Amino acid sequence: MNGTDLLTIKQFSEFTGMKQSVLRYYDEIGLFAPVKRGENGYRYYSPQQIITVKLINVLNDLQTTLKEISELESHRTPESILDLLIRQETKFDIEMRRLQASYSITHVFRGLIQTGISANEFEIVDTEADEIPIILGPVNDFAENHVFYETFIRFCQDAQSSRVNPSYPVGGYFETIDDFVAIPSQPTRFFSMDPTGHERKAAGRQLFAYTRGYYGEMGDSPQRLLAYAEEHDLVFTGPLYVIYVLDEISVKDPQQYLSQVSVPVAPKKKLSV
Amino acid sequence: MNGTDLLTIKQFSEFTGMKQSVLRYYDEIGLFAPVKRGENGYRYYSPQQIITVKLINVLNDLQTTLKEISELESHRTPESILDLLIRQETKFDIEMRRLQASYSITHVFRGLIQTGISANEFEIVDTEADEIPIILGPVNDFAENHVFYETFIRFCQDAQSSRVNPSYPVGGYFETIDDFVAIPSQPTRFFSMDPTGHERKAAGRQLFAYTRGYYGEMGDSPQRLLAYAEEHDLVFTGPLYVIYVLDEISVKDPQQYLSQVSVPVAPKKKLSV
DNA sequence: TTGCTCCTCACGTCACGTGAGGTGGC
DNA sequence: TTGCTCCTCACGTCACGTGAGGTGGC
Repeated sequence: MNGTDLLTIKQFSEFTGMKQSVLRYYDEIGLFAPVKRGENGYRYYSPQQIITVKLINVLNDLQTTLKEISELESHRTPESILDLLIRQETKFDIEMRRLQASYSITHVFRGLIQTGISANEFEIVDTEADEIPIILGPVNDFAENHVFYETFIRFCQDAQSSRVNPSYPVGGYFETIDDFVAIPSQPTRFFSMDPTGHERKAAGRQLFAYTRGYYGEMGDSPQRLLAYAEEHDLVFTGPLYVIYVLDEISVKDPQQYLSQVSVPVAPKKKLSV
Repeated sequence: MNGTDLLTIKQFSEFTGMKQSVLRYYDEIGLFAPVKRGENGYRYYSPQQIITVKLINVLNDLQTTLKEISELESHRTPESILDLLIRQETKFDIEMRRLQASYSITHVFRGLIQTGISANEFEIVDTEADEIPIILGPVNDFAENHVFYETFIRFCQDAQSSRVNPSYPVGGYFETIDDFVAIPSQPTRFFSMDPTGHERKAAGRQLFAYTRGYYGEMGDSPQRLLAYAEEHDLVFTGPLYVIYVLDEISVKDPQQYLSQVSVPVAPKKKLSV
């Protein structure tokens, strides 16, 4: 074993991809020291240490503090390290699930915004739509001046107690279009656009209407929907959904929020009698 | 909209799972402020903000600094947020792959240590073994006093240039058992226990021998293997692999490192002539 | 002498955590 | 009065990053 077998901090840094400052810091806190120090104080690392430090990186990845790692290293036994690795594997499992969930959250928001950007605000869109998984909240109680907010809070509370995370966009659900036309700001229920939900917004032919404005301001959407149905001999065949495709997430001015109303329709049957 | 529609910091903290100190900090740096302040300075949050702050958490997850998030929030447009979300999705992809890789690193180390803990040091184990994916390094050059270390370094360099990450345990490969018996500390090649490798340590009947001692110290393993084969009328049918099931990762005293030697065997054929 | 690498030491930073000391409504 | 929640302010901390100023081998 002579000098040429060992790596300078620069070489070691290049092999491992770790910054020199990190290596010096790990040395300083006693987590990971070079095998040798030159008379001039230079740090020299052995090639085997590449694998050791890589494992430290792996452990450091998941909420294991450097302190914990160095404590474990300082009185390590095969059993204690094995235990650590097994715990680490379950941490990876949990983290993968969490990432998956985060991914689907961004994905849902992305879908909404894309819809919002390409939406035609002034026309009714009449098209086939896919089904969407959702979670329906309880029936809202707007009696005694219970306002939007309070029922919304209750929805969130309910979602929490039922182990549903209220991270996904929330929309309004109206049992019938008549409920919507009557009071567009008071949905029968709220629903969460949670893709793991077991309920479904049904697929099929639907009318879509868009309106600019703050939460609950539906503009002339109700009238436009009714007018379109009348004009094209359509009847409404199911519940109506309101979602905000552009909201405070992506827009600063509340007047520019964009809501989407969708409701299933079918051709009106000629009277057979 | 009256006071009861809004949430105190405690309530908001419970809904979102975020600590009060974090909420105050986000307010302080201008990232995320409550919708209202009481005359006494109390913070009041609206229920909608639950979803906003959840999205901030999601963005914050992956190397997006709070500064970047607040800059983006302060002049957000649907297009810029959409762009951010799309970039975030690719970040998730990369992170998932990284996690998967980390998982498999811990898994390989875990397997080694488990083998090491339950290994019988004093007996030859004669059993069927599964195949193991590996990456073989180039043929080592021990001429001109090229020592273990230098060839090991070259293996790492080669691994890097061939886009293989040298994070997995490395072992020694001997073309024949004769090479091993001759100089047990000079493997023909090194190999990495990379589970994504396209080469294979073959499955089949194998002899396993274990030895305590520092890297390259093989003790009487060679003799024990030869004796066992002789005694049971076996011939060696393939290359020999040396791995350290217990090394500096899990053991402090180098004298307690545990190496595993494995080599395929078959019954000696009776001469048919 | 010039460039290159290495060193230590001190200070900065990012995203919080943790009291200390005080207010305000039931 | 007693708890309870809320506030600000100051300081600590974890895992580094960033110079400044100096050394040492070709």
